[in-house]
Amino acid sequence: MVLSNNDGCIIARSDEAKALGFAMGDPYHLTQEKLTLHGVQVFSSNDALYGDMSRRVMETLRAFTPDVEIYSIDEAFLNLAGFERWGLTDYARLIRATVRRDTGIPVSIGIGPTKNLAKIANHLAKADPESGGVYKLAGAEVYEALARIEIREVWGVGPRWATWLEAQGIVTALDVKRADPKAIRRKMTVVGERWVHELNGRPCRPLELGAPPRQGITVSRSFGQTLTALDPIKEALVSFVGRAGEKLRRQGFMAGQDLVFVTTNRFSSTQPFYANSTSVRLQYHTDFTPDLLEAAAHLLETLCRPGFHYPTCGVMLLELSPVTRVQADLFDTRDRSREAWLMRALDSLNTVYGARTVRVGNHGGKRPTWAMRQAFRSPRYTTNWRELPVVR
DNA sequence: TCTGGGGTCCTAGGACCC
DNA sequence: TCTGGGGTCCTAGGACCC
Repeated sequence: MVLSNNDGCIIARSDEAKALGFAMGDPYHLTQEKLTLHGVQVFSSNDALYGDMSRRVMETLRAFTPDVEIYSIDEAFLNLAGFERWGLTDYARLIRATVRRDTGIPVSIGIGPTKNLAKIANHLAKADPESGGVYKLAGAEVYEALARIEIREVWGVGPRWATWLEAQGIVTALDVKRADPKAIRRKMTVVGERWVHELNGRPCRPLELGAPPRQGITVSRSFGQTLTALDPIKEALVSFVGRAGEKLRRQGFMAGQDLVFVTTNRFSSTQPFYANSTSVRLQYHTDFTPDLLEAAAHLLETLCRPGFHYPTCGVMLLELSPVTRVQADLFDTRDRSREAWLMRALDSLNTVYGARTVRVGNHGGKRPTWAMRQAFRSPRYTTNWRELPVVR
């Protein structure tokens, strides 16, 4: 099984772990006895490795059609219109075998006329060992297949809507297909209406080629231990803002708004839950870390109430604007080009010599008090020279 | 009995995704 | 002692514009 950041929750399970009854989101610290009993292997999350392997898989997919939408770290939608003469199922098997050969990653592929139907087909491909990892949803089979799918398993329906739908007698995906779109819309808005249409083979979710412009960049972490004093929290925030600035520049944006949030432990029985955020509109759009930092540090001071214990804080950069489209300010007297050079130097050094070699801020080299727990991390095989796999 | 018609922007809250 | 982190979309209501 794989744990969330800070070794908090269970977020991924092998089939064997699922069979033993471990659930998505179970707190790790409450399951330890059972883990030991069954000899379950546990890994801390390893974003560097997963992100790099994801990139390799996506690149492999692009060789098969130009129309690839990267939907998440482990999912993509491919437009296979025009490939029918190859036989879509055969073509999908070729894609699957190639991804396996070139990256070592096993994937399953669902084929359907809409995204929602393709997701269901994929679900069936995973569930049915006979399918060989590929399932095409077509013809009269659709009815039988949809009748086997409970709405709780369907993409786009969370626990709230599922409970409501079940109360209406809508229990399977087939019930949804037959439901009145307008009636669904009254409860589930246009999102639900589109869902009904999609299950009927009428596409409402176009393929998103080219990433849509980002709305915001967030960096937040739970600390390895609960913090009370302002200084170590600020130290953590300095580091988060530094990371947020890197993301911002890498993606070619400047931010117009800086938001900081803190929360206390919402599961605590000994102290009240306190969560708050505050934001400030920056004088100029900027990607200059010291500016982002100054604003964030000031915001933090107004947020943290004394006496509370904080396990989490974070920063969000909002009102993103592409660097090339930022409006200059007539009364801005600072030399922005020198600041840009400084950030470029910082980012290059960190690229060449490793993340956080050069940092803005004043925290030392020692392992900080807020460092994330990651007790069982696998090696970063493909992104760190010191952790390369050894063949012999 | 009767008070226009066409918009935008912002925020909070609620739902969802992996 | 310990319960993740990163996102998106939609709606209603209130305020404003000419």
